[in-house]
Amino acid sequence: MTAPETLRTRFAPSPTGYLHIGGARTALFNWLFSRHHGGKFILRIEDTDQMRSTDESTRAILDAMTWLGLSWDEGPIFQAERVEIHRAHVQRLVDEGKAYYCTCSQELLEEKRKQALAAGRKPKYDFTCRDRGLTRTPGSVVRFRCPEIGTTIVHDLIKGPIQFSNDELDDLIIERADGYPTYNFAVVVDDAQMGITHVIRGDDHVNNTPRQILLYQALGYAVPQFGHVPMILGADKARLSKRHGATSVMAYKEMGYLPEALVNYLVRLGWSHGDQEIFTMEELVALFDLDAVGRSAAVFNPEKLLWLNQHYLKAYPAELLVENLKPFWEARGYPVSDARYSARVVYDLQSRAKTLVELADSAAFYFADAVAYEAEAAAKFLTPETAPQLAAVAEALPGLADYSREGIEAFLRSFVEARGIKLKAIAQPLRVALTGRTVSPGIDEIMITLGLAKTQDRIRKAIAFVGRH
RNA sequence: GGUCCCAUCGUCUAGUGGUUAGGACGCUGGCCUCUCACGCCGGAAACCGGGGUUCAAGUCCCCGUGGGACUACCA
Repeated sequence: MTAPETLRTRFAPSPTGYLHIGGARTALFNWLFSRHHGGKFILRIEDTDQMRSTDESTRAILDAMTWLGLSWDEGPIFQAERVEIHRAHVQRLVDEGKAYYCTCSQELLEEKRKQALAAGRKPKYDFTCRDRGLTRTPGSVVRFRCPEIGTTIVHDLIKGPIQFSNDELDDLIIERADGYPTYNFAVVVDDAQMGITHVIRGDDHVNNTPRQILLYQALGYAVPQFGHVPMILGADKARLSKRHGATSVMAYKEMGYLPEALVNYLVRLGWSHGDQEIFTMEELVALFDLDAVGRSAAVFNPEKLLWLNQHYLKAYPAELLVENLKPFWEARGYPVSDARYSARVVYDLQSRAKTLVELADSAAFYFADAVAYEAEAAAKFLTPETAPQLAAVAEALPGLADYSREGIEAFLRSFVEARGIKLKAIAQPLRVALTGRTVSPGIDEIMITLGLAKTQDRIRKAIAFVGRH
C-alpha cells in the first residue's frame, strides 16, 4: 500500500527582472493551493538564459516573495546548476531515437519561417535534419522528434480539457548550440524530478503544455496536473506592462502599500468566494482552491487596490503600523524615538490616509519643532480677532479636570457657548495654530496626542505670530 | 496566417435553466460633523450579436464578432 502522495507545487520565475504583479499572483495561487492541501511549495529559479539572468533579479524576487509572506518549503533551486541532468536526459532521448541533432542555421530557419508565413503555410520546422542521422558537432542543436499523428489532451484544472492535434506541434529544440536546455525541456525534467504534482502557471503557457506532455511521455515520467490561470491585463486590455504604471511588487511597498492589501487584491483577480472581498491569509488558506478560479483575463484596477490598502491601514493596530512606517519616517527625518507618541500619531492619522506615504507626509506637524503655517490658513484664521480666543483657550487648558478627548470636547463646547460663537469659530484657528493647516485630525485628538505642554506652546506661538503680522 | 483561450455594470466578480441579475471598487445624492477622513443611508450603471435546444437560457449547443496568448537556439 502506498501512502498518498503529498501535493507539490512550484513557482519558477526567470531572474531577468523584478517580481511583477502577474508573477506574484501566480506565486500566490501556487502557495495558497499547496497550503490549502497540506502540500509543499517549491521555488525554482529558471536561469538557463545566461545572457539575461542576474543575481540582483534573483535577490529582488526572493525579497518580494518574502515581503508578501510567500514562504517556500524547498529551494531556491537554480536551474542552471542542473544542466548536467538536463544533458543526460537529452542524451537519453537521442539514444532512444526520440531526439536528433540538427545543423540548420538560425538564419536559414528564419528565412524559411518568413517564406512559409508569406505563403500562408504554418511556420514549423521542415524536418530537414530529422532523418539524417547526424551526430553532435559544434553549433548543432538537439530537436525532439514530435509525433506527427494523434492528439494530445491537456486536462486543465481551470479551463477543462483542451485538445491539440500533434501535427500542429513542432520538432522543438530541446538543447541549444551552447549546450543549455531550452525552457520547454528544462521545465519538464525539473518538474518531473522535483516531483511536482500540480503545475499552476499563467495561461500564456497553455500552448506549451502539449509539447511538454509529449516530453513527459517520451521521458517516461508521470504527467502532472496542469492549471492555467488567466492573464492580468492593463486598462487597455493589453498584457500588463510598465506603461500601465507600476508592475513591480516592491514598487508597491515603496509607494506605501501593505503586503496584506496587495495579497488581498491579487487573490481576487481571478478567484472569488461568493461576495467576500476581505480575506485574511488564514481564511485564504482555508478557502482557496482551483475550482473557484475564473477563466477570463482580469484588468488590473489600481483604485481597488488603493481602497484595500486604506482598509488595512485603518484596521491595523497602530503599534504595528509604526513598524511599517519606520523607513518612511526615517526618510523624512522625523524624530521617532518615542514609540508611544508615534503610535498616537498613527492612531490619529490612519483613517485619513490611503498609503503609508500619505500617512507619513501628513504626520509632519506632529514631529516638527515649529509649526509651519500655510499662508492662506494663517491669513484667514490667525488674526487679531481670533488671537484673544486662542489666548483664552491656552490659559484655560491647564485648569481642565479631564484632559481627555471627552474633557476637551466638553470644554470647547462650553467655551464657545459662553462666548456665543460657533464651535468651528474656535476649532479652525486652533487647528491652524496646532498644525499649520486647515485640514487635520480632530482638534481633541491632536491636543491629546501633542499633550498639554506642546499644545499650549503652539497656541502661544500662534498668538505671537499674529502679533508680528 | 495557424493553433489555443476568453466574453455579466467602466473595473473586479456572484450566478451553475425559472432571480426585481447580487456584491465590491470607482462615480454620484444625502446624513453625521470642529476641517479632512472614517462611518451610515440612497442612486445611476451589465448578461457582445445571431441562430438553435427547452414550457423556460446570463446559464446548454453552433456560428459570428471582439479581446488575448502562443507560433524563438526567451521563459
